[in-house]
Amino acid sequence: MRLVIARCSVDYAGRLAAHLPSAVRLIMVKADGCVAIHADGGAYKPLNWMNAPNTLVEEDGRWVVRNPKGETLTITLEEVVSDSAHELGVDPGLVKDGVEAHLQELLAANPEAIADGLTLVRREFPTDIGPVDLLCRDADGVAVAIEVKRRGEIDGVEQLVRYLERMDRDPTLRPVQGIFVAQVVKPQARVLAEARGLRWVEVDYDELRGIESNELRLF
Amino acid sequence: MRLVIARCSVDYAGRLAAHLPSAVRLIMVKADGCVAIHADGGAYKPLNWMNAPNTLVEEDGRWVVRNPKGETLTITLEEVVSDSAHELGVDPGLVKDGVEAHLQELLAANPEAIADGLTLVRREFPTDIGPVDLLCRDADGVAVAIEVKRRGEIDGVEQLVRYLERMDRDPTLRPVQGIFVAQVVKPQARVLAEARGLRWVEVDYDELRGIESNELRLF
DNA sequence: GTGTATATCTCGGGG
DNA sequence: CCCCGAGGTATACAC
Repeated sequence: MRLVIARCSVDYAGRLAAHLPSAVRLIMVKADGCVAIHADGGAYKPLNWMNAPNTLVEEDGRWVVRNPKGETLTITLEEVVSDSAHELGVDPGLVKDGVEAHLQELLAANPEAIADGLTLVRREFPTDIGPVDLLCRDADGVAVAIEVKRRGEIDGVEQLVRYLERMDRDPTLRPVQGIFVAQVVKPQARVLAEARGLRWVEVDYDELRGIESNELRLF
Repeated sequence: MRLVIARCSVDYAGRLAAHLPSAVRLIMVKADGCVAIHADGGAYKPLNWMNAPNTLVEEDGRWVVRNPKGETLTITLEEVVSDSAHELGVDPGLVKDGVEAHLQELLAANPEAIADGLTLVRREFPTDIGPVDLLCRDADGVAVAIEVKRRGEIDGVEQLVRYLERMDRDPTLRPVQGIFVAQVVKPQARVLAEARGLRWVEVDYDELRGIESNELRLF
C-alpha cells in the first residue's frame, strides 16, 4: 500500500463528471491497483476513487487512472508532502454475525418460530420479479410467503406485497398468505402490513440461536 | 490525519458483531475523530470503521472507539510498523455534474424528449407524501406525472405509483397518467411498471445535453 | 430527530 | 456477464 500526502486537484470522468479543487489530501494506492483520495473527515467514503482493475500511468506531476469501462481519474499533483509504501499482505477478511442471511437460515431451520404449524417448502423461492426469502405451508396446506429483514421497514412490506401479487397468479400456490418477519418491525411498517392484509412477526435473534444450539445438542 | 500501519486485530460490536483476525493493516484517524481500517485491496470500503462523533481511548496496545449509540470498535495493536500525522486542512469539496437533478432539469426544458405533445406544468409538483419530479399535460390536456431516475429500478416505480394514487384524488388532475423515465430501465422495473399501467421511457443524457446546447445556440 | 431519496453507492450471489 | 438484493450502507435534505 502506497500512501501519498500531497496538494492536488482531481478530475473524475465516467458515470458522471466530478472535480476536486486544489487541496492537501491523502492518496491511497492499494496492492490491487485501486486508488482512493481521502480528505481529513468522514470515515467511510473517499472523495474520489477508482476500483480495480485499472491502469495507473504516472507522468510528471500527473497521474491518470483508467479502467476497462473507459472511466478516468486524473490527479494533478502540485506538491508532495509525503510518499511512503508498506507491504501489508493478504487480509484474512471479516467475520460477521447477525446479518439477514443468518437470520434467514435460522428461520428456515425453525419455521415454527414464525407461526405454529408452518413447514418450509423452500428458501429463495423464485418469482419473475425476484426471489421470496421463504415459501412455507401452514397446517392446512395454505401457501405462506415470508420476507425476512433485520429491520422491518416500509420497503420490506412493499417487497412482500409485490411477491404475493405475482405468486397469487400461480394456481398451484393460490391463495398465498404473507408474513413479514424482522427483529424489529417499525410502526409505519406495521400499519402498512396490516392495511395490506399481511401478518408481521418480531423474532429474537439470540433466542433463535438458542433453539438451534439446543437442537444440535439433542443429536 | 494520523496514519498507523500496524499488525492488529479488530472487533466491532454494535448493529452486528464483526471480528478481524490479526494482520497488518492501515488505521486512519481523521481530524473529526473518525476511524477507518483498510486492507491492501478494495478502494472504497474500509474493513471496519467508526464515524464521528466518537471518543477514542488509547490504552497500552489497545484502542477503544465508542460512539454515542454505544457501539464500540476495539483495535488490539500487536506491532506498530509506522505512525505518522499530517495537517490537511478543510477540503473545498466535490463539484459534480450528471446526477439526477441535472437530468430532471434537462427534461423539464425538453418534455418532448419523453413523449410527443407533452408540455410542462411544473417541476417538483407537491403531493402530501412528497414532490413528483415533473407534472406535464399531453396534447389532449391529460395530466401526466413523471418520475425521473438515473437508473430505473423497482423502487422508483413504486414511488411513482404512490404519487399517482394521491394525485388521482384531486379532481382538477384526475385522471393522471404516469411515465417512468430513466437512462436505463431495468427488466424488473419494466415488468412492474407495465403491470401498474405505467409507461416507461429511456432517455439519453448526452443527447439531451446536445438538444439543450443547440437551443441555446439558436437564441 | 425522524423519515425519505440518492449514490461514480459497494459488495456478493445466482443465473 | 448482467441482474438483483443487502448494507454496521453513508449522505443530504425536508418536515
